[in-house]
Amino acid sequence: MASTFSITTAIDYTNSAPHIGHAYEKVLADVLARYHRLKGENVFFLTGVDQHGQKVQQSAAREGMRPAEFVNGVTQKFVHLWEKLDVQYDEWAETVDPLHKGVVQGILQRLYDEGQIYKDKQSGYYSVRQEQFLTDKERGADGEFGPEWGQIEFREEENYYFKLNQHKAWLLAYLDARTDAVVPDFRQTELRNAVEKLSGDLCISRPKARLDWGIELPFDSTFVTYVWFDALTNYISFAGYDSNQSTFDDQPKVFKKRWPAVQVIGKDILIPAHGIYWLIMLHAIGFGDAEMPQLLVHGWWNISGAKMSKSEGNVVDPNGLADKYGAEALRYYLMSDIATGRDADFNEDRLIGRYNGDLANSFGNLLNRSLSMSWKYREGILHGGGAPFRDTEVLQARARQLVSSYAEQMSTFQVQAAIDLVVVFAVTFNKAVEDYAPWKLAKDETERDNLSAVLYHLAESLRVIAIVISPILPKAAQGIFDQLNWKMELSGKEERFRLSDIDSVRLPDGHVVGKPVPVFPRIEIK
RNA sequence: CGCGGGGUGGAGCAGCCUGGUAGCUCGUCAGGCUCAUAACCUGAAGGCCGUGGGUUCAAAUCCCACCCCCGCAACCA
Repeated sequence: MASTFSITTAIDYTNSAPHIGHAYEKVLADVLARYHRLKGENVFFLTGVDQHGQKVQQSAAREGMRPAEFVNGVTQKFVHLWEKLDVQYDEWAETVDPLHKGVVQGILQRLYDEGQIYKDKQSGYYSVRQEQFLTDKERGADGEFGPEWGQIEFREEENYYFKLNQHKAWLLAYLDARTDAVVPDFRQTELRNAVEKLSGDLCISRPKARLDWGIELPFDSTFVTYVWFDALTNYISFAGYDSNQSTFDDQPKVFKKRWPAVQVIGKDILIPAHGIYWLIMLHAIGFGDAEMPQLLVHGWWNISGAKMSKSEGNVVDPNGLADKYGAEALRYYLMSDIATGRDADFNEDRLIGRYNGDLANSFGNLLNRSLSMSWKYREGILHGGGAPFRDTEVLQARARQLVSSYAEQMSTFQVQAAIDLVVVFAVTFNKAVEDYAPWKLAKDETERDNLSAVLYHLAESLRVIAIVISPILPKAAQGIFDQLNWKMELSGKEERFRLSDIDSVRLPDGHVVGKPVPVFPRIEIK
């Protein structure tokens, strides 16, 4: 069992620039990774890019570039976006990496030696334009191949195949035994149904004459391996997997710590890629059921109810949004306005509404009014050790309650639900301000201790909010801590936040808070 | 045909697995407060939880049937 919380994302294809969906997936993984760091766990977060293949080769040719050169350019776009969005990964996967190639070839050689890979001849109708063999699925209602396939010719081609089908029974048994192999559960049902229908083996090669931008088969240099063994393998090759060791137990310690992982993927690549091919590949190279990754399948951001697609020209650019509203606003929207596993509609007005309503009005205003009153009535000094306050226990219990519910939601990947809890927490403290009415207490000298206590608990609520919101809004959380003037020695560092501190490390008596400055200035709609 | 998802007050959603006063955000209307980022708080209006059956003392929640919407070629999370 992994002693590290390990999380991966799909690696993005370096054929075109990142869109909002890429950003969503990486931010989701980043938030989950940060949450586990917040709990004090070791975390290994792997993401990266898939750089080989036909489309890249074609796009590069179109631009008059070498594939390696072309791929570098697009890769940089992804790297810069993750930097901009504060996606903090521990390892970066690039499939052109020689280390990765070595692992891929090691695995292929081993499976070949074990007789799990064989050569066969395929013949059938081939689309020259799409550069692929066509099956009956591609036939239209009239039984003919449509014009979208261009010129069709009959072709014979030799390729290598992986004996996928012989592992079908195992996969079914595995899915039956482990109910949370795939999250959400309806995706597991979908996968189970698809596995039932599985037949045939998996073509894993392309002749170099057709495709040479890939990893050469170790046992036949006239072929490269097709996407499956190339791309999927990144999850282990960049986590320290050693293809020379045939059992999981013999793997390097570092790898065993990092595996199995939670693998965040989109709903489009569950079937067949991850749910079938990947799990079977792992099984075939000796991973046991307990070493199977958990697949976390997220939904899509649609545009006005329609699927986002390049051909529709309705692709949303995360870079522009981050520039316009800030990375934190974008992260917050992507995490708060979609239920993990479901689809949602992307809407810029909702982004603004979420930001203004939750961040500016609830969190921001609470911070601002609390600090403002501390300065106005107590010269910024907190009094935590004064006379007993009647509601201390109640207010502190709220924070404990928040953390336990929050942890429950985060551990089941329900980031949106966790965020809602934090918002509700802020709302209850905004209500508390009204109930205690510090401005009234300030006018009554006999309420002196009570006013001090109220101001103290308000500052405390903000400390709590900063901690729990830090996985989603790392920068803003730092901003709140800075304004509370809290733990300056760790300023800017993630270790500044610990979930366990919530009920144990409180703001000390006599602590002086900072001056209030809006952390979330409202977005004014022009 | 088949495989999934969805149908909950004006909008967007949660709840459904583990039946028991229908909840959240936004919006609307009325009021309050003044510490605060024209922010905050209170109250109200508004839903026969797609339709029809069934199980049950009790169903948004379980079962059956039906209707409507979306996805399942490619780009692609």
